[in-house]
Amino acid sequence: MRQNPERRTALLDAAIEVLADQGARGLTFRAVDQRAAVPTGTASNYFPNRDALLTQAGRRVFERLDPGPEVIGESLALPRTRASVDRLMHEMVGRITAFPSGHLAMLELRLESTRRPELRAVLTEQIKTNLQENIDFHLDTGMPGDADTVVHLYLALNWLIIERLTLPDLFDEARTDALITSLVDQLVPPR
Amino acid sequence: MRQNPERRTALLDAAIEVLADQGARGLTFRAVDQRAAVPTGTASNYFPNRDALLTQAGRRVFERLDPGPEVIGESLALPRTRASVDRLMHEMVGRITAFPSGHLAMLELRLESTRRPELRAVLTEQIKTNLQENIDFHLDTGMPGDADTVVHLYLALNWLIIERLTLPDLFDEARTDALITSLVDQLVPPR
DNA sequence: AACTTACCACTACACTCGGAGTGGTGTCAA
DNA sequence: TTGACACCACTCCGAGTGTAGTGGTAAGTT
Repeated sequence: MRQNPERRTALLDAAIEVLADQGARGLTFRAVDQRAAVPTGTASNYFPNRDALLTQAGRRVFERLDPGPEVIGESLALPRTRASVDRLMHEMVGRITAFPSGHLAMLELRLESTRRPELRAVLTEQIKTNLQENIDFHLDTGMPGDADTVVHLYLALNWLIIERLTLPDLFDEARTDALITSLVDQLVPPR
Repeated sequence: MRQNPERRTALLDAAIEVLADQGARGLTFRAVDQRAAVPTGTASNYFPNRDALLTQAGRRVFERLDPGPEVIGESLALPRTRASVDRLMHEMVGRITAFPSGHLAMLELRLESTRRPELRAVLTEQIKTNLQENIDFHLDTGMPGDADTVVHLYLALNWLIIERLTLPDLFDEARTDALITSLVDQLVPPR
């Protein structure tokens, strides 16, 4: 078992790309090696089996999807209004669609977790935490709306992102933006 | 190319099951044969290649997800109130989660369509039509809310279903029901 | 009633490909 | 010198494809 951490994360990032464009079944050691431009057999040396590769890739996606401190900072500077929420939601959707392989890989992992209880446990845990953090952030900063508001936004926006990533011709970009705004209008109280 | 229609749809239904539990990459002629409990090679005789199998499976999912006339009939009998919408949405989510392989297969197909333009075209078309039908139905029957309302519900409920199907421990059944109701309350005007 | 035709279920097989796993060699640094 | 790692090579195996071939059956034909 090799330990070089940069190489390890490089392999995980490659795994995410592979997940996104070949699907969970396409995630093989070979494919990861190739994607990471690393000699055949390397991934074998870093991960004992596919399961480990899968779950570690799952964690890695979350690391990369995490908004940086600068985004947090900006949010704190905004007034506590619905307009700010609107802006934050646009920012979030933009950030996620800018890293499509991350979200697509997540979806693949979700589907794969249907068959792998261990993976499901990891994902459930991560997403539960993530959602709770969002709720806490929202409430702590005093943005308008309650915990349910955040969950409602989470639900609708996630599917909107899926729609954009998988069937881009259904809603074009302008429509997507309009939908985000109208959703926020409906779901978030004015102040 | 064989033509027996019952056998053909039996194969397609088997394909849906395979999609749901092995993923798009797992959809092979062999797997379909096995699932349909039919001799090896049969699927090969009915579909020229995987692409055809995939797109026809996509159409088949829609056929099976279509609410029967009795559901339509019941809807028409309801008063035009938010409470009725609430009831309809519960019914819909229930109907879809009762056929999990259908929805999971759809998701797999969506992901697969990332790599297959032809499949993407088919899905986009189907879903666009489906959504439009829902909007028309909603408006024609005079239920409260406009076209955007329907789209909003579509977005949020779809993700809620995904959540139920892939990570059932995140929101339990009671929470899911509560979320449907609170979403309807937010998104649909009172009358 | 015998014959022909056409379709289909089912079987078998040859061939390819991709992947797993592992042992071995080279290289660099402590 | 030793240990950790990069890199390479080789073998084994299973899964999948496509298709040719066999047998059965039902419907039409004379």
